Amino acid sequence: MRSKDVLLGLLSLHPGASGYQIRKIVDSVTGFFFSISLSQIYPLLRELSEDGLVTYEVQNLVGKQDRKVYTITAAGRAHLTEVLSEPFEPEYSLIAFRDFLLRLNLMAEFDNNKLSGFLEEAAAAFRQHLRRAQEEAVDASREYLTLGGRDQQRYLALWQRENRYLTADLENKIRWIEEFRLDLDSELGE
Amino acid sequence: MRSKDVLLGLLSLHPGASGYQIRKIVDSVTGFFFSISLSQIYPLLRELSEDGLVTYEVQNLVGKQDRKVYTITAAGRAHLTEVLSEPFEPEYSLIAFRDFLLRLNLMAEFDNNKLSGFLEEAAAAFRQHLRRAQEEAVDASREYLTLGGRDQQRYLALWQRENRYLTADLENKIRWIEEFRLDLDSELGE
DNA sequence: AGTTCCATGTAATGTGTTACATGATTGG
DNA sequence: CCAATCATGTAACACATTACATGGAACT
Repeated sequence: MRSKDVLLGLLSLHPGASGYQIRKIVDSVTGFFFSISLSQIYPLLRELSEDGLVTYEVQNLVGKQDRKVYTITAAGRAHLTEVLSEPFEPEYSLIAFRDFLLRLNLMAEFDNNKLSGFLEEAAAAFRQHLRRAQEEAVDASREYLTLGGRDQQRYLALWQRENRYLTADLENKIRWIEEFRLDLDSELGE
Repeated sequence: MRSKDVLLGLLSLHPGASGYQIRKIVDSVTGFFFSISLSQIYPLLRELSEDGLVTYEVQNLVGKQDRKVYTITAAGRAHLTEVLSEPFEPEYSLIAFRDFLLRLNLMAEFDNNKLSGFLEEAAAAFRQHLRRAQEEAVDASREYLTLGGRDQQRYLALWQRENRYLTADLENKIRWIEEFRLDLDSELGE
């Protein structure tokens, strides 16, 4: 997900926020898996308004500098829905889960049905990652030894240990997603 | 860790590799937590040789295009050791663990003592992350409701569920690091 | 005959960080 | 009085991706 779309999503959840406020929200709420600096926020907000996805209003605060507060437009909402409805096809990477969490975070407005679909899609993607990690665990050991290199045994032992973590981690992720999916209706009312 | 230093580390583990071969190694071995494209590799290798950290030799292969094979120099080894010995101070972020895995992967040449020190340092860092995540779980719920915004309850439920995952995940990571540290001597001989 | 692999690189573009620039208000 | 917070923005730099460019060998 592009930062621009994330900002749009945050504005959808927090209408009437300024650039400065957006950063505060990011720092306190999504900071662990998504961060952005002010010098990136301001140009992106300008672009969003140029694209007609948001509008802004200048607030003249007494004794303070003017503040621009942004609101998502109908076009913005349509665009956001489109982006969040795109198929979730994460590349084979540790940070794929970061994208998943970020996207899920912005989907609060979606109904449980759509949320469930997204979770199912994500679980499928990570199951595929798991299969690949397991395959690589088998043949990369062989492969590595043929490539040669210093400290082969040590490196291989390290790599295998890391790989065992990564597969267990993927299993955890998949389990979490599936459990969340089952708990959706009881935890997120209606 | 900068990509340039990662390449240096990979050349240390795989002496006599070419740019193309480096990519193959990255794809098959570190791909899940570190990836790099060829158009980034070639300029970086040139820089490394300009810095005197690696040397290269041109191999004239019959019927094939020349191949440049790179070898780390003494200066390169010194630099690598320096970089890998720097204190591990990851920022509060989901991808901090990626940096940890990457660095650990390149430390195969270090002895168990140094490895153990690094693992301890990393565990401490992630324990700090865990404390912070737990604190935020408590007061971000409050804070969020004051910020206002649409679909508050839904968003909050989502956020809390994600936060529970993140803290459990950090606990897993810390446990894995500590277990690995205990198993070091039995698993990575001498 | 066409695609993939080997092998090297440059150019253009996109994205993100750090530094710079300004200025009032609030709290210690 | 000094630091932090609020508030907006630009400029320079660093880093990464995608597209472009070339060409032989091997496989299908």
